[in-house]
Amino acid sequence: MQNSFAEQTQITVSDVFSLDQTFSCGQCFRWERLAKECWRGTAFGRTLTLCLDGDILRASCSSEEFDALWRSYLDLDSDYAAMRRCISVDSYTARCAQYGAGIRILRQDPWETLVSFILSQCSNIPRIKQNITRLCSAFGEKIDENASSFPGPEQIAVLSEDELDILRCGYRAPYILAAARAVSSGLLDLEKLAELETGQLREKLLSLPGVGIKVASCVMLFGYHRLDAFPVDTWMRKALRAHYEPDFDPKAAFGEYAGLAQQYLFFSERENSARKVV
DNA sequence: AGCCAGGACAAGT
DNA sequence: ACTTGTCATGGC
Repeated sequence: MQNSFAEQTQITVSDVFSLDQTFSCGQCFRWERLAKECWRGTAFGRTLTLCLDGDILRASCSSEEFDALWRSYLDLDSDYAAMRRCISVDSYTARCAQYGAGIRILRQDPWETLVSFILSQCSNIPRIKQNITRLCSAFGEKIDENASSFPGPEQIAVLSEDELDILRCGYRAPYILAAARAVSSGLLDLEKLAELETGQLREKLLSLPGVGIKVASCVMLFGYHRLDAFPVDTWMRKALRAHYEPDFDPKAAFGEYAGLAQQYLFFSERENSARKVV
């Protein structure tokens, strides 16, 4: 399969790394599993195939593109072993961190992250993926046979609510439109938000209709790489209820990498609800 | 078949 | 400050 790549780059990764864990831990919606540790996905208007064999990562792109785009996207240069030590403040978190040690917090595009998690509210991952696939194929730019780019705010801002009916995203459609119009009009500059301190960033995101504390936290964590953001959803409530005292304050306990702890707990909770492992 | 989902929001206590 | 009903759709 590797030989069919027009271009290919090979990287040796340090520390534990897993494409399966990274792409199936609920942070992203546009990657599909081709085989064990082999995934194809779309981001930044480009498609990429990644295969991991031991500590050798093969990517279907030039080394220039990999260094310019994907190395950062995959967050390959952060010291996750050190971060895991910081958040392993109790035996349960330590176990989850070890179990999900191959997870990386992707550095995703803020706009795509914002729209994706607006769509995520009161939904489930298969349907979120379906909504996003429809959004991209209807309004994005065609990249190849079976992939389209994620449509930018200006491409969505000109649409009517009726035109978004094909997404089948229900009451979330006006939220998507409002976000697109806020960004494309310049009212909200997503690039500038990256410079804001966490509290101000949160306020800006919360100012959008359809964005509450949970969605804002996901956008901060996955779109702005604010590793202290700690999204609490139904899965997290369940995990916290099962393993911690009612007054447990995760942000205080886990500190600056609370969001990473959240991903480990979320991943374990979801994996184990399907199949008892930890 | 029916419950509820990686919620948000307004309206009611 | 908490609780509740509602929103549109579909996965399981």
